[in-house]
Amino acid sequence: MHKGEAQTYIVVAEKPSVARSIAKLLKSKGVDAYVTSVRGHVLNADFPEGYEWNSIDPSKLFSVREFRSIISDERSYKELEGVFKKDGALIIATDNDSEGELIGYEILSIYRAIKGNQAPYKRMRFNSTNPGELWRAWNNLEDSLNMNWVMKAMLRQHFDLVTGAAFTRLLTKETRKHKNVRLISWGSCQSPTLGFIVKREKEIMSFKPEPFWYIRVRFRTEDGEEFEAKSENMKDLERAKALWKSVEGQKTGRVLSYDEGKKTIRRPLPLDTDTLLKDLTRITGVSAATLLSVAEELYAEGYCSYPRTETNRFRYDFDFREPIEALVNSDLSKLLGDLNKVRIEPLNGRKDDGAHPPIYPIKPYPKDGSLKRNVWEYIARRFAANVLFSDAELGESETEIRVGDVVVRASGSVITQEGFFKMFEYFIPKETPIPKLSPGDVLEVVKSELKEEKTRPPPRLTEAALLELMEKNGIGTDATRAEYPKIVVERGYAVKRGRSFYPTELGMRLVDALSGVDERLVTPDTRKFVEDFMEMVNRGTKTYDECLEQALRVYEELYKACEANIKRISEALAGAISPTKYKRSANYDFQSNST
DNA sequence: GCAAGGTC
Repeated sequence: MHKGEAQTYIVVAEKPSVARSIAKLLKSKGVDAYVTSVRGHVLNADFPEGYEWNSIDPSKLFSVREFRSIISDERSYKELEGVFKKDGALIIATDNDSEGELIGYEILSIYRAIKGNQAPYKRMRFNSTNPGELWRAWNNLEDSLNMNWVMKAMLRQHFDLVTGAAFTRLLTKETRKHKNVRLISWGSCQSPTLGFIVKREKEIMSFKPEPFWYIRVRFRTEDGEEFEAKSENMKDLERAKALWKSVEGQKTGRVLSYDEGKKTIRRPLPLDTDTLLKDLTRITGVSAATLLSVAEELYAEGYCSYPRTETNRFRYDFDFREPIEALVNSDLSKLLGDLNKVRIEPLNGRKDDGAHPPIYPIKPYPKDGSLKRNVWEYIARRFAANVLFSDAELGESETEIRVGDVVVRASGSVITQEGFFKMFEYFIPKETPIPKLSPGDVLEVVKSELKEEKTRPPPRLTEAALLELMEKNGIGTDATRAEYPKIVVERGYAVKRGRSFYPTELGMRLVDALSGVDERLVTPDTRKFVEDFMEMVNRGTKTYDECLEQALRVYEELYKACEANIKRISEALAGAISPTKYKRSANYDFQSNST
């Protein structure tokens, strides 16, 4: 084909980076196509006219079955309109997951509004952006979108919108009758996130510390090495005292057993988003939401690969040259050793989201002490540790020693093979050496004592712990999960002090009120509930219409139960609101530690 | 102004 002539294909990807990969591939194969992309969703669902905040009672939202499409990304929409005025058949090249399918459907609807309802299109379905995979997909274009996937994602969209808006409007409007408040919200992800924080706080509040006792002995070997050993914990003070009597004043102990073993610590797996956020929030103390946006900047500027991925394995055809070169050209290169002697052998995990590879470095980021550098360095070190380093090894030892009538135990652990810790210097286990002993050895007692301690409540949730809970309970996705801890802080339901989350009075009362109506409103059950329906739509065992109907009927009942108690609930919520609290916006990452 | 999901 010649320049200026009509082009045959218009390929639309989900994001610019994928469009670039496809364009490069097609060009190399001599295929003439116009390749462009949107940036995620272009359209969003909203209620039809007449269902605005002040137009109707929120309960009416449960009977909405026809939703309005609104443009959520004006720029992408306009670009598509322009592109679709050209000649050429549409190829939908969005990600291979149900949200990608829905985005594809949005693209198709814009296309057909311009080209007519019968305008031809194809679906290009690929599981990675490697040239080989893209070429395979290009030669196996599918005739249509997977409508089960589209409807599955749409069910999620509509259920979350109706329930979220209904409860949020009810709670906000009713509380405003007592106090001026910006927003009191409920949602299938944010509410269980807050639920986790409140649940932990209640465990701490109701925790009754119980005393326990143990005997601690400090020994010295013939070589003059000292170490400590402890008896089991005892809840019974009388028993502890009796045993202590047999130990008190003893000058020696006798070694009953001494065993050594080895423990392998596997090198880290290829990096997915959840792991990146959990680890970095522990390393830096910065919020997951901020960290993800920093990772996105690194990606946008070409320092690392796409940072939103659930994949923790490298495909067989992954090209390791680029990331390794990034390492070689960086200040980390001195840790690499002689690369000619190193095997390229990643330790793979089992997850593959079918759209993106694990996160890896692409080019060096300068050592400037910034947060961005910390994030890049973590990505780079993790990649190197996974691909170029060996497992580490701990030497572990255990001994039992008799003193009087008591057996005390000590265990030691030392790093015997540094392995990947040379590169990945995070979370290195503490070494607790104990001397080498033999059964029958007699040890000098340097000091012995009967100690009292109290059981301690569980700690408050850190962001890493919260993300872990969300992940385990199916709250949010890898791309959205970081948002919810941020939301519960911004809405005034919780505060982050140091690295821990504390519910506010409002947060506590909100969870109390909702769980008083039904536990499902503050547990992961809502998410599970809607996802079971989504799965039915996916499999085709039930239609979208049936599922939306049934799911909303259940939540309409919960809404009514909430409404029946709304006077008491709204008074309780209003009672927790002090006007000043809402003036300052909670700055998530720079909370003072001193309140 | 509401949710959660994409992505910038």
